[in-house]
Amino acid sequence: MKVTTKTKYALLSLSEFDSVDKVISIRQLSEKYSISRKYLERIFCDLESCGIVEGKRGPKGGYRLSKPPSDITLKEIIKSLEKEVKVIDCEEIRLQCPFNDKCKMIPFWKNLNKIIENYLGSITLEQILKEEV
Amino acid sequence: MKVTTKTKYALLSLSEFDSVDKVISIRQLSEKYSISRKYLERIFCDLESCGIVEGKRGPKGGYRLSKPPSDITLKEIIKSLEKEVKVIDCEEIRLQCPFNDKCKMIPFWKNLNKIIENYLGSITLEQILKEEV
DNA sequence: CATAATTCCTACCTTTATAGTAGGTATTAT
DNA sequence: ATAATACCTACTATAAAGGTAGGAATTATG
Repeated sequence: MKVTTKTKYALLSLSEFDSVDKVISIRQLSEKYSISRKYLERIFCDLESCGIVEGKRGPKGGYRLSKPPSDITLKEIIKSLEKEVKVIDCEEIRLQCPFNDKCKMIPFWKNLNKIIENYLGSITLEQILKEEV
Repeated sequence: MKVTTKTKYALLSLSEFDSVDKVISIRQLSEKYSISRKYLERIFCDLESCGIVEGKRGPKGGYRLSKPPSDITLKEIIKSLEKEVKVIDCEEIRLQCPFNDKCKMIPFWKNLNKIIENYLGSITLEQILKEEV
Protein backbone atom coordinates (compact mmCIF):
# COMPACT_ATOMS: atom_id res chain seq x y z
CA MET A 1 0.00 0.00 0.00
CA LYS A 2 2.99 2.23 -0.50
CA VAL A 3 3.90 4.49 -3.35
CA THR A 4 7.24 3.58 -4.94
CA THR A 5 10.40 5.68 -4.71
CA LYS A 6 10.18 6.27 -8.44
CA THR A 7 7.00 8.21 -7.84
CA LYS A 8 8.46 10.08 -4.88
CA TYR A 9 11.54 11.05 -6.85
CA ALA A 10 9.47 12.05 -9.86
CA LEU A 11 7.26 14.34 -7.84
CA LEU A 12 10.13 15.87 -5.90
CA SER A 13 11.82 16.58 -9.20
CA LEU A 14 8.75 17.91 -10.95
CA SER A 15 8.10 20.31 -8.11
CA GLU A 16 11.14 22.20 -9.39
CA PHE A 17 9.59 22.99 -12.76
CA ASP A 18 7.72 26.14 -11.90
CA SER A 19 7.08 27.21 -15.48
CA VAL A 20 6.85 25.69 -18.93
CA ASP A 21 10.07 27.40 -19.95
CA LYS A 22 12.20 26.09 -17.15
CA VAL A 23 14.82 23.62 -18.31
CA ILE A 24 16.53 21.44 -15.73
CA SER A 25 19.08 18.69 -16.31
CA ILE A 26 19.13 15.31 -14.64
CA ARG A 27 22.53 16.18 -13.23
CA GLN A 28 21.17 19.20 -11.40
CA LEU A 29 18.25 17.29 -9.96
CA SER A 30 20.31 14.30 -8.95
CA GLU A 31 22.79 16.53 -7.15
CA LYS A 32 20.18 18.64 -5.46
CA TYR A 33 18.24 15.70 -4.12
CA SER A 34 21.05 13.14 -3.92
CA ILE A 35 19.24 10.73 -6.19
CA SER A 36 21.13 8.33 -8.44
CA ARG A 37 21.63 9.98 -11.82
CA LYS A 38 20.96 6.82 -13.79
CA TYR A 39 17.81 6.07 -11.89
CA LEU A 40 16.49 9.57 -12.43
CA GLU A 41 17.23 9.26 -16.14
CA ARG A 42 14.97 6.25 -16.29
CA ILE A 43 12.27 8.01 -14.37
CA PHE A 44 12.33 10.91 -16.78
CA CYS A 45 12.15 8.54 -19.73
CA ASP A 46 8.89 7.26 -18.26
CA LEU A 47 7.63 10.80 -17.76
CA GLU A 48 8.58 11.69 -21.28
CA SER A 49 6.91 8.69 -22.86
CA CYS A 50 3.73 9.67 -21.02
CA GLY A 51 3.88 13.17 -22.41
CA ILE A 52 4.60 15.02 -19.21
CA VAL A 53 8.08 16.30 -19.98
CA GLU A 54 10.26 16.59 -23.05
CA GLY A 55 14.00 16.33 -23.18
CA LYS A 56 16.56 18.22 -25.14
CA ARG A 57 20.03 16.76 -25.62
CA GLY A 58 23.41 18.40 -25.64
CA PRO A 59 24.98 21.06 -23.46
CA LYS A 60 22.38 23.41 -21.97
CA GLY A 61 19.96 20.59 -22.58
CA GLY A 62 17.70 19.00 -20.02
CA TYR A 63 14.02 18.49 -19.47
CA ARG A 64 11.08 20.86 -19.52
CA LEU A 65 7.38 20.37 -18.98
CA SER A 66 5.57 19.56 -22.19
CA LYS A 67 2.49 21.47 -21.08
CA PRO A 68 1.63 24.02 -18.41
CA PRO A 69 1.61 22.83 -14.78
CA SER A 70 -2.09 23.60 -14.62
CA ASP A 71 -2.70 20.88 -17.20
CA ILE A 72 -0.76 18.18 -15.39
CA THR A 73 -2.62 16.22 -12.77
CA LEU A 74 -0.98 14.17 -10.09
CA LYS A 75 -2.94 11.18 -11.33
CA GLU A 76 -1.23 11.48 -14.66
CA ILE A 77 2.20 11.70 -13.10
CA ILE A 78 1.69 8.77 -10.78
CA LYS A 79 0.23 6.68 -13.57
CA SER A 80 3.44 7.20 -15.53
CA LEU A 81 5.44 5.45 -12.84
CA GLU A 82 3.17 3.05 -11.05
CA LYS A 83 1.24 0.86 -13.45
CA GLU A 84 -2.08 1.84 -11.95
CA VAL A 85 -3.44 4.32 -9.46
CA LYS A 86 -5.47 1.54 -7.93
CA VAL A 87 -5.04 0.08 -4.49
CA ILE A 88 -6.51 -3.18 -5.64
CA ASP A 89 -7.58 -4.76 -8.87
CA CYS A 90 -11.25 -5.61 -8.57
CA GLU A 91 -11.20 -8.10 -11.41
CA GLU A 92 -8.51 -10.01 -9.65
CA ILE A 93 -10.54 -10.16 -6.44
CA ARG A 94 -13.53 -11.23 -8.44
CA LEU A 95 -11.63 -14.21 -9.79
CA GLN A 96 -10.65 -15.35 -6.34
CA CYS A 97 -14.11 -15.00 -4.96
CA PRO A 98 -16.19 -18.04 -5.87
CA PHE A 99 -19.35 -16.00 -5.68
CA ASN A 100 -18.39 -13.48 -8.29
CA ASP A 101 -20.94 -10.74 -8.27
CA LYS A 102 -22.15 -11.66 -4.83
CA CYS A 103 -18.79 -10.80 -3.28
CA LYS A 104 -19.44 -8.18 -0.66
CA MET A 105 -15.99 -6.66 -0.82
CA ILE A 106 -16.09 -5.52 -4.43
CA PRO A 107 -18.09 -2.32 -3.91
CA PHE A 108 -15.77 -1.30 -1.11
CA TRP A 109 -12.63 -1.80 -3.15
CA LYS A 110 -14.14 0.01 -6.10
CA ASN A 111 -15.03 2.98 -3.95
CA LEU A 112 -11.62 3.12 -2.38
CA ASN A 113 -10.00 3.12 -5.80
CA LYS A 114 -12.37 5.79 -6.99
CA ILE A 115 -11.75 8.07 -4.04
CA ILE A 116 -8.02 7.91 -4.58
CA GLU A 117 -8.32 8.39 -8.33
CA ASN A 118 -10.64 11.33 -7.90
CA TYR A 119 -8.36 13.06 -5.48
CA LEU A 120 -5.28 12.53 -7.60
CA GLY A 121 -7.13 13.66 -10.68
CA SER A 122 -8.26 16.83 -8.97
CA ILE A 123 -4.79 18.05 -7.98
CA THR A 124 -2.57 19.71 -10.56
CA LEU A 125 1.13 20.34 -10.51
CA GLU A 126 0.31 24.04 -10.47
CA GLN A 127 -1.50 23.67 -7.17
CA ILE A 128 1.52 21.93 -5.70
CA LEU A 129 3.81 24.70 -6.92
CA LYS A 130 1.55 27.42 -5.55
CA GLU A 131 1.25 25.48 -2.32
CA GLU A 132 -2.50 25.33 -2.63
CA VAL A 133 -2.62 21.77 -1.42
CA MET B 1 0.46 1.21 -4.17
CA LYS B 2 -1.26 -2.11 -3.88
CA VAL B 3 -2.92 -3.75 -0.93
CA THR B 4 -1.38 -7.13 -0.04
CA THR B 5 -3.10 -10.47 -0.48
CA LYS B 6 -3.12 -10.85 3.29
CA THR B 7 -5.48 -7.93 3.47
CA LYS B 8 -7.59 -9.20 0.61
CA TYR B 9 -7.88 -12.65 2.18
CA ALA B 10 -8.64 -11.17 5.58
CA LEU B 11 -11.47 -9.04 4.28
CA LEU B 12 -12.93 -11.79 2.13
CA SER B 13 -12.91 -14.02 5.19
CA LEU B 14 -14.29 -11.43 7.57
CA SER B 15 -17.17 -10.74 5.23
CA GLU B 16 -18.46 -14.18 6.26
CA PHE B 17 -18.88 -13.23 9.91
CA ASP B 18 -22.33 -11.73 9.81
CA SER B 19 -22.90 -11.76 13.56
CA VAL B 20 -20.87 -11.79 16.74
CA ASP B 21 -22.00 -15.35 17.47
CA LYS B 22 -20.92 -16.86 14.20
CA VAL B 23 -18.00 -19.24 14.59
CA ILE B 24 -16.08 -20.25 11.47
CA SER B 25 -12.99 -22.43 11.24
CA ILE B 26 -9.94 -21.77 9.14
CA ARG B 27 -10.61 -25.01 7.33
CA GLN B 28 -14.02 -23.85 6.19
CA LEU B 29 -12.73 -20.52 4.99
CA SER B 30 -9.70 -21.97 3.24
CA GLU B 31 -11.87 -24.46 1.41
CA LYS B 32 -14.52 -21.96 0.47
CA TYR B 33 -12.09 -19.45 -0.94
CA SER B 34 -9.27 -21.82 -1.95
CA ILE B 35 -6.77 -20.02 0.22
CA SER B 36 -3.82 -21.87 1.79
CA ARG B 37 -4.86 -23.06 5.26
CA LYS B 38 -1.53 -22.25 6.85
CA TYR B 39 -1.47 -18.79 5.40
CA LEU B 40 -4.98 -18.07 6.61
CA GLU B 41 -4.00 -19.28 10.08
CA ARG B 42 -1.29 -16.65 10.19
CA ILE B 43 -3.64 -13.98 8.98
CA PHE B 44 -6.09 -14.79 11.73
CA CYS B 45 -3.31 -14.69 14.31
CA ASP B 46 -2.68 -11.11 13.22
CA LEU B 47 -6.37 -10.30 13.42
CA GLU B 48 -6.58 -11.85 16.86
CA SER B 49 -3.58 -10.01 18.23
CA CYS B 50 -5.20 -6.78 17.09
CA GLY B 51 -8.41 -7.61 18.92
CA ILE B 52 -10.64 -8.12 15.91
CA VAL B 53 -11.36 -11.83 16.28
CA GLU B 54 -10.90 -14.45 18.96
CA GLY B 55 -10.19 -18.12 18.45
CA LYS B 56 -11.44 -21.16 20.22
CA ARG B 57 -9.55 -24.44 19.93
CA GLY B 58 -10.76 -27.97 19.64
CA PRO B 59 -13.51 -29.57 17.60
CA LYS B 60 -16.33 -27.13 16.86
CA GLY B 61 -13.77 -24.45 17.49
CA GLY B 62 -12.86 -21.66 15.13
CA TYR B 63 -12.88 -17.90 15.12
CA ARG B 64 -15.54 -15.36 15.97
CA LEU B 65 -15.58 -11.58 15.98
CA SER B 66 -14.49 -10.15 19.29
CA LYS B 67 -16.91 -7.23 18.96
CA PRO B 68 -19.94 -6.40 16.86
CA PRO B 69 -19.36 -5.68 13.15
CA SER B 70 -20.58 -2.14 13.70
CA ASP B 71 -17.56 -1.53 15.95
CA ILE B 72 -14.99 -2.79 13.48
CA THR B 73 -13.70 -0.31 10.94
CA LEU B 74 -11.92 -1.25 7.79
CA LYS B 75 -9.04 0.92 8.87
CA GLU B 76 -8.58 -1.27 11.91
CA ILE B 77 -8.63 -4.44 9.88
CA ILE B 78 -6.21 -3.21 7.27
CA LYS B 79 -3.89 -1.87 9.93
CA SER B 80 -3.69 -5.35 11.42
CA LEU B 81 -2.18 -6.70 8.23
CA GLU B 82 -0.39 -3.88 6.50
CA LYS B 83 1.91 -2.02 8.82
CA GLU B 84 0.31 1.31 8.05
CA VAL B 85 -2.69 2.65 6.17
CA LYS B 86 -0.44 5.26 4.63
CA VAL B 87 0.49 5.51 0.99
CA ILE B 88 3.69 7.27 1.90
CA ASP B 89 5.62 8.09 5.01
CA CYS B 90 5.96 11.85 5.20
CA GLU B 91 8.84 11.77 7.62
CA GLU B 92 10.77 9.65 5.21
CA ILE B 93 10.17 12.08 2.38
CA ARG B 94 11.17 14.92 4.65
CA LEU B 95 14.54 13.27 5.26
CA GLN B 96 15.23 12.92 1.56
CA CYS B 97 14.26 16.46 0.80
CA PRO B 98 17.16 18.78 1.59
CA PHE B 99 14.75 21.62 2.18
CA ASN B 100 12.81 19.98 4.91
CA ASP B 101 9.84 22.14 5.71
CA LYS B 102 10.05 23.92 2.39
CA CYS B 103 9.34 20.71 0.46
CA LYS B 104 6.26 21.36 -1.60
CA MET B 105 5.21 17.73 -1.80
CA ILE B 106 4.66 17.15 1.91
CA PRO B 107 1.19 18.74 2.16
CA PHE B 108 0.01 16.72 -0.79
CA TRP B 109 1.22 13.41 0.63
CA LYS B 110 -0.27 14.22 4.00
CA ASN B 111 -3.63 14.98 2.46
CA LEU B 112 -3.61 11.83 0.40
CA ASN B 113 -2.88 9.77 3.49
CA LYS B 114 -5.59 11.55 5.40
CA ILE B 115 -8.21 11.03 2.73
CA ILE B 116 -7.53 7.31 2.64
CA GLU B 117 -7.44 7.01 6.42
CA ASN B 118 -10.66 8.92 6.79
CA TYR B 119 -12.47 6.78 4.30
CA LEU B 120 -11.23 3.54 5.80
CA GLY B 121 -12.07 4.76 9.27
CA SER B 122 -15.58 5.65 8.21
CA ILE B 123 -16.53 2.22 6.87
CA THR B 124 -17.46 -0.56 9.26
CA LEU B 125 -17.66 -4.26 8.70
CA GLU B 126 -21.39 -3.98 9.32
CA GLN B 127 -21.76 -1.67 6.34
CA ILE B 128 -19.94 -4.19 4.17
CA LEU B 129 -22.19 -7.00 5.37
CA LYS B 130 -25.33 -4.98 4.77
CA GLU B 131 -23.98 -3.97 1.39
CA GLU B 132 -24.24 -0.32 2.27
CA VAL B 133 -20.95 0.48 0.62
C1' DC C 1 35.49 20.47 -36.40
C1' DA C 2 36.51 18.55 -31.77
C1' DT C 3 34.71 18.37 -27.31
C1' DA C 4 31.90 17.90 -23.62
C1' DA C 5 27.41 17.81 -21.85
C1' DT C 6 23.40 16.15 -22.16
C1' DT C 7 19.35 12.77 -23.29
C1' DC C 8 18.24 8.18 -24.61
C1' DC C 9 18.48 3.03 -24.79
C1' DT C 10 19.09 -1.79 -23.18
C1' DA C 11 20.62 -5.21 -20.34
C1' DC C 12 21.87 -6.61 -16.07
C1' DC C 13 22.42 -7.06 -10.82
C1' DT C 14 20.99 -6.58 -5.77
C1' DT C 15 17.94 -6.24 -2.20
C1' DT C 16 13.68 -6.50 0.01
C1' DA C 17 9.07 -7.74 0.89
C1' DT C 18 5.48 -10.71 -0.14
C1' DA C 19 3.59 -15.05 -0.37
C1' DG C 20 3.61 -19.35 1.02
C1' DT C 21 5.39 -23.95 3.31
C1' DA C 22 6.62 -27.13 7.00
C1' DG C 23 6.36 -29.16 11.18
C1' DG C 24 4.98 -29.18 15.19
C1' DT C 25 2.48 -27.94 20.20
C1' DA C 26 -1.59 -26.81 23.01
C1' DT C 27 -6.41 -27.13 23.77
C1' DT C 28 -10.91 -29.13 23.86
C1' DA C 29 -15.46 -31.41 22.36
C1' DT C 30 -17.08 -35.97 21.88
C1' DA D 1 -8.39 -41.74 23.59
C1' DT D 2 -9.14 -39.31 19.49
C1' DA D 3 -9.61 -36.00 16.24
C1' DA D 4 -10.28 -31.36 15.20
C1' DT D 5 -9.14 -27.20 15.92
C1' DA D 6 -6.15 -22.87 17.13
C1' DC D 7 -1.53 -21.39 17.93
C1' DC D 8 3.61 -20.92 17.32
C1' DT D 9 8.20 -20.55 14.97
C1' DA D 10 11.30 -21.06 11.47
C1' DC D 11 12.22 -21.56 6.87
C1' DT D 12 11.91 -21.09 1.49
C1' DA D 13 10.55 -19.25 -2.99
C1' DT D 14 9.19 -15.68 -5.97
C1' DA D 15 8.38 -11.32 -7.66
C1' DA D 16 9.00 -6.56 -7.59
C1' DA D 17 11.48 -2.62 -6.44
C1' DG D 18 15.55 -0.26 -6.59
C1' DG D 19 19.58 0.59 -8.63
C1' DT D 20 24.02 -0.11 -11.92
C1' DA D 21 26.66 -0.27 -16.12
C1' DG D 22 27.97 0.85 -20.49
C1' DG D 23 27.35 2.95 -24.25
C1' DA D 24 24.87 5.46 -28.51
C1' DA D 25 22.74 9.69 -30.31
C1' DT D 26 22.34 14.59 -30.24
C1' DT D 27 23.78 19.32 -29.89
C1' DA D 28 25.75 23.90 -28.04
C1' DT D 29 30.06 26.07 -28.05
C1' DG D 30 34.98 27.41 -28.38
